[in-house]
Amino acid sequence: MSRKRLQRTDSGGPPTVRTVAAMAGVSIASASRVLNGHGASAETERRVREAAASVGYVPNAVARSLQAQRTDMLALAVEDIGNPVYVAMMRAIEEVAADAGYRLQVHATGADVAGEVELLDGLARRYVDGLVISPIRITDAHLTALGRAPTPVVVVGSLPDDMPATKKPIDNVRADSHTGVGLAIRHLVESGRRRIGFVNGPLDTVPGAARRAGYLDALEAEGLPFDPVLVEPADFHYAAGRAATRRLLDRAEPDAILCANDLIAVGALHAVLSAGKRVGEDVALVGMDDTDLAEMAFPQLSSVSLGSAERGRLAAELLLARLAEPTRPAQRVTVAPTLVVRASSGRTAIQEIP
Amino acid sequence: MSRKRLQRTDSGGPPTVRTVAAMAGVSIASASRVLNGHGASAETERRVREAAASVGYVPNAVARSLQAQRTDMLALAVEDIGNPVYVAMMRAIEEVAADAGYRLQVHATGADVAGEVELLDGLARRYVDGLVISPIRITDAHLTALGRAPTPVVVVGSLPDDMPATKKPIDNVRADSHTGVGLAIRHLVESGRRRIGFVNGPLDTVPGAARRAGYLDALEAEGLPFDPVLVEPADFHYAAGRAATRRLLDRAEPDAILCANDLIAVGALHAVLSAGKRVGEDVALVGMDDTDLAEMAFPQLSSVSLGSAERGRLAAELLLARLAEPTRPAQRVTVAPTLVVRASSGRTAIQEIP
DNA sequence: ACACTGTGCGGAAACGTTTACAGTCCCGAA
DNA sequence: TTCGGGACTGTAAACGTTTCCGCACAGTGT
Repeated sequence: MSRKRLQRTDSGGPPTVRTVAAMAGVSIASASRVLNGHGASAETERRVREAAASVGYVPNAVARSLQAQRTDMLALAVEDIGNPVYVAMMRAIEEVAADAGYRLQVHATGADVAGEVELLDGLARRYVDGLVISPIRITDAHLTALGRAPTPVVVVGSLPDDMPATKKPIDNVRADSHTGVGLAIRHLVESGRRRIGFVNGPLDTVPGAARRAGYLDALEAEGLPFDPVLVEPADFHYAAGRAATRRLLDRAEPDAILCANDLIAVGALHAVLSAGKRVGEDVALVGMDDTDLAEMAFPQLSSVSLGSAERGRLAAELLLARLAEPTRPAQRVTVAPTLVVRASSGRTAIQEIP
Repeated sequence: MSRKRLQRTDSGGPPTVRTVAAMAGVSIASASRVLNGHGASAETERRVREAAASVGYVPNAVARSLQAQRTDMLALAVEDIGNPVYVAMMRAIEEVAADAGYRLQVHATGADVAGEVELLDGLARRYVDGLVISPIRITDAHLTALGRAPTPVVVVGSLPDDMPATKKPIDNVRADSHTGVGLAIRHLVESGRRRIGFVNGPLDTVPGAARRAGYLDALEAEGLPFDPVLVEPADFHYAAGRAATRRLLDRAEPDAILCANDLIAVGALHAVLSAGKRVGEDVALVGMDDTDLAEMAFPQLSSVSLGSAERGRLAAELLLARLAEPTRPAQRVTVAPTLVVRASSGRTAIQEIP
């Protein structure tokens, strides 16, 4: 005989639905139906369940995914999964995802544009059902890659208003750094500060640019002159923040410093203390992001909360909603900033535990 | 005709290898071979590549996984993916995994035993190729679940020495809290401290128990008496650490406090300062884990590094090695602790940036 | 007695790959 | 001329599910 039609026997390896079916003396279809809770006669049900239990059957998720065309997995891509802001975001996303029965995959992009684009294009491999990405810079390459992504993507961070007339709706969660900076500046001004320094991150990043614009506008709103000598560039990390602040202190005589994130602010705090000045008195300090660091610093750090956890939660929920209803119109939600005043710009040396 | 043998046409959806093959006028086998770099004639190669490019073909990873019986994905399960210790670990693991072409999936277990066991059993679903898990408590349920896990698992944290004669080798990466505590105590004693308090985490956790044992043994080694009044239980978080330290200060007169992790230590730092005492002079403070927090605290915090990042890196490497060679003998590696002395137990108020 | 409906079941297709196997073709050697 | 072998190619099986469809059978109403 030319056709050697060999009966699939699945000896060896882990039990499959076919093992269970054979043992129960029913067809694969029936076994599958029972296992998925679709109808079957009481007798069939009993035999299949018994067989499944006796061999310790566990369905293969990959095979199921192939058939169902979904993986029940989401991905998160951020520059650095160790940055407290992203940690807060990730934690919120993981929680929402897990509650909805999704697993979360994380990617550290290192702010590499090519890598981020590659990741977006990789979605076509269909290994995840959707992605939350928070690029620190958003380039045209991102936009076109977003446009061709075959899978829902939620962008955390500000997408340009003039998204290229896109077939695909991209949900967007944004912080409002601009307003947040305004809150901080007003607070400082109301506390009697006039020479308000600003240690920012790189201007070519989304948050860096937004925060600078916020600083300029807030000064104007408060009727303060803009003095370039009070502005010091850095990047978003501790060491850079500390070095930049030292330069700033040497050069100008700020009575307050706004820092573009908490890592910078902690660096600034150390620089100010090293210079022999009193934080909160000689120099008021305000950070941004209100990460755990702000509470743990000493003196505790005033900080503008941009709602990282909240943004993560929203991003995850938007993603799930879109998976449930792919054609809904693109959402854009903005999380309102709040100012948390602590000792670094206030009176009490340390706050009591509530 | 009864057999309506309908030719698979794959219209609609994303292009598959079959689309490419049809367009190139070759069989799907040839198309697949070209795309995977196995041999083909120059002409076939050209046509397939052209077809693939023209339809923008991207292979489906799920289907590939089903066939290859591997997903190129690893998982990490820790109690809280926001805890700085685990963040450092996760970052290291993600890096090693990514470099090896694996993706990383994260799970927050909330220290729930049932959840952790469920996760271990879930490995039978074959959705990941391997798992790194760091249970904060290790129960018998864990051990049996580990034994039946069909997929390699690396445990970060101390497995019992008498692992049940198991068919399956479990690799194990451990910190050496015991020695680490010893380093801290010796350092404090050498600095002239005698009444060394201890704020620990829960005793029924692996690290809590190890650190307590280390404390007792270190006192003995240094010839100091054990005074229960100097020991205060807490859990591994900031608020608990702060509250516990306040109680300790009210009750005893410690001239130094060892804290079971950095979160507790920062709480202790705030409690000491609130009590109007000088950290590093009236009371020396040492934390554990040497997370970023230690450097960012003020005064900067001495801390015993237990090598979280290093443990993560090792765990990932062990996992990859086992995937490459499933039958190798079980490895057990221990990371040596180091003490990082900073201002909270030393002289300089703040360390210069190197 | 007959048509009709509904329930349960099994065969087989489908998801998209990779690869074992067997066949075709061509070329050079005997 | 024939044969062996190498290089390519295509058919089909396999990975493990879910589900469509047709069939058998029992029960109900006329």
